[in-house]
Amino acid sequence: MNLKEFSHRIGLSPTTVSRALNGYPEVSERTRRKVLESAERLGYTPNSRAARLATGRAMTIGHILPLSKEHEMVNPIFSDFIAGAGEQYSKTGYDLSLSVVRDEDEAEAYRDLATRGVVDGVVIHGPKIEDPRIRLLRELGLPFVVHGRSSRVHGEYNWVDVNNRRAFSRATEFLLDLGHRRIGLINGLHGMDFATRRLNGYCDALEARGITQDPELISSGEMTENYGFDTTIQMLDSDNPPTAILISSIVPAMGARRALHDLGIGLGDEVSVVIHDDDLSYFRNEGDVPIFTATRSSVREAGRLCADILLDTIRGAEDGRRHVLLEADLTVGQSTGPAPAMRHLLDRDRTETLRRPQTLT
Amino acid sequence: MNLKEFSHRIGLSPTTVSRALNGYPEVSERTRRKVLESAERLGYTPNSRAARLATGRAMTIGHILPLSKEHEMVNPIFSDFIAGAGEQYSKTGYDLSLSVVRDEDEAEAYRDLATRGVVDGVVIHGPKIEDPRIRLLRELGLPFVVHGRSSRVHGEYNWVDVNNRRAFSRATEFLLDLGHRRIGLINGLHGMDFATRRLNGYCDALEARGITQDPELISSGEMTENYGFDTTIQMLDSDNPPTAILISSIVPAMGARRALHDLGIGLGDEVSVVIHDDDLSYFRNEGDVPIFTATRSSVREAGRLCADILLDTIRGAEDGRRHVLLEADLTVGQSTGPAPAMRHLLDRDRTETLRRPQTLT
DNA sequence: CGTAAACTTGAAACCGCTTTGAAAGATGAA
DNA sequence: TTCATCTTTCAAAGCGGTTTCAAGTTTACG
Repeated sequence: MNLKEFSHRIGLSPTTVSRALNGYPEVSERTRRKVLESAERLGYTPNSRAARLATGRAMTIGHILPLSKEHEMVNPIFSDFIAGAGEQYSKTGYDLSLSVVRDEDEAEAYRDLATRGVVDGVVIHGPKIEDPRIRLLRELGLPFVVHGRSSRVHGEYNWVDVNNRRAFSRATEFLLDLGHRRIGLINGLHGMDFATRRLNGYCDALEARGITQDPELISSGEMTENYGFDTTIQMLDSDNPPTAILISSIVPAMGARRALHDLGIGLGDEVSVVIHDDDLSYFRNEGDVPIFTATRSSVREAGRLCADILLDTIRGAEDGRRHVLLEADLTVGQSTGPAPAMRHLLDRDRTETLRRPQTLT
Repeated sequence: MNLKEFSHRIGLSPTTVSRALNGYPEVSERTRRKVLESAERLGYTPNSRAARLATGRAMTIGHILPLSKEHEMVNPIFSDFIAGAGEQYSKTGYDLSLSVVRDEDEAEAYRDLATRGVVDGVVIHGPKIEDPRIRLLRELGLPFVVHGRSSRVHGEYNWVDVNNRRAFSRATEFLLDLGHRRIGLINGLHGMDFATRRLNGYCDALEARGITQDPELISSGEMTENYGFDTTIQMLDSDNPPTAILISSIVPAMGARRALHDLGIGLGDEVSVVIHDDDLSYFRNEGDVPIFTATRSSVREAGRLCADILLDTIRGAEDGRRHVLLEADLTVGQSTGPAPAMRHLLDRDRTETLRRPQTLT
């Protein structure tokens, strides 16, 4: 049933019905009640396609899910983020449009969404350093919010980010305080803004203690379980292996755990691990004492915040740009402990000679 | 720029332009080329909102992502499925609309999508036994495809499913052939159709060898890492623990691996594990010899197939219902081995007495 | 009671595209 | 050349809402 028929049936004009249904004040309470009740009874729901054309609003937020070229992989945090954002959209009557595109087609996809007018705003996922999407969206005049930030981009824009630098310097300090001196970093893909900030935090902390970073202890890659495994094996298999490792996500941490197990190295005693925990719903790092010592920040909450900010912007909230910086506090779990007195794990002879610098520092 | 202005500028009527752009045959090649070229040059793109109203087609497929009541969890296979389906949508010019709703609001959400006319069809995720959504969508007259199947639902409908029963009976047989007699099953949530079929397959195989199932060895739950951990501990901590475990997904398998490690039980020698592997992009069970012995079926491929079937249906493909049953073949990995001669893992005395029945069978 | 102000309601234009039905132009047979 | 046929193009009527502007009703108050 369409508006014309419905309004005719209940003896009112389309105008009045539309107003009643959309909560305009120019309609008396009595009439509104009558309309609402009749709509319910006769099963009338306005056609969104028509409403969208008439209002010029798409009532839809776009998310673009790029498939990484390398592994055609979907970011494992994506679904939790979407869950958070989606909740907010539902509450406010917005729909969520998801476009799955290959990495290289991403810019085109944004342009397309904008010109076709199917979204009122978009969320930028996984920003890189100096991310070109920000400029593009500004040009297109499409409201947006970034989940993360983009270094070296000038001007204000909406974003929600974790204080990655602080989190990782904090985690590194924690390990240093435990006596660790060789600390590995299993980080996200090179060029990703968050990975850079985490690296910076890690370097900050090392530098503050006068420790020079070792390229062999720093690795970047797509955060799969296998990546965590391979990198851990590789690091521990070196001449001068780390006694502690920082891992950017719980997914590669699963691989790291497997690697330690395979090598017969004790997690938390022989090698310590600190992860960044996005609080994924199917990977809760919990318990009386969590499995992993972790800097935690719920990516789902980030999704909620992004949605709120973007909707505010779209609905023409006052000022302009807004942003949120979430702090990720460190929770101590079972995966960390004092640095073994430089007992070398794979090559016991060699380590004896290494003990001295360790105790001296 | 809108159609009116664009067509005016290039000296043609809106009708002709629309036809040229939409590939109708009533327009000469020369004109079409001219239109396409001008559109490119002047940057004209038709407004989808208007096109959708005019054609009555939403050019959008709906997916509803329910948040489980228990843990407000997102199904970990969801993002890979979406990636597969989304690829197909992009290719055919369809959009994907994602609604995040609480479990209990799901029916309402389908109804809403249908009456508002924002989608041309929907995908049903995670069907339960006798799933009410199928009936609902039939009533609403909204085309749909089920990822999975629903037992005890009459009549034909579109679906794409894995042969879960066969996969799990096959996996169970494999373990039986290795001499295992006490085989645990860490399954999906009770009531889920796939979980039921897997249970049936498992029971079939046991029964065929005259082994009675033990309720203590069968568990159902939401497939989180922690669920896998807890259940494994619980099973192995019993008087009569299993020597092998079947696990419905790689996510709880991570937890099972952790449990085995914590208990100091060797995976593949002391306890064998077979998983069902959905081939998630961030959890590749690969290598020369895969980590886990597994029945594998790509959920991403299932997403592609679902999309294809649904789009065919929507575009009024001939006959009617279509379905695909995917076989999941068993790949032997490192996580399985011959049953230990009933060496009890936690209670060595007790097991000695158990050895006999084992060798007799 | 009369009139201004405040409420309610409605007619019609509009959103930007698709599509029907008709006309104009091109082609070809008679 | 004429008329029939085919091809190409167009004017106008939708699609189903929203919103402007005007008109009809009440209410308020002198």
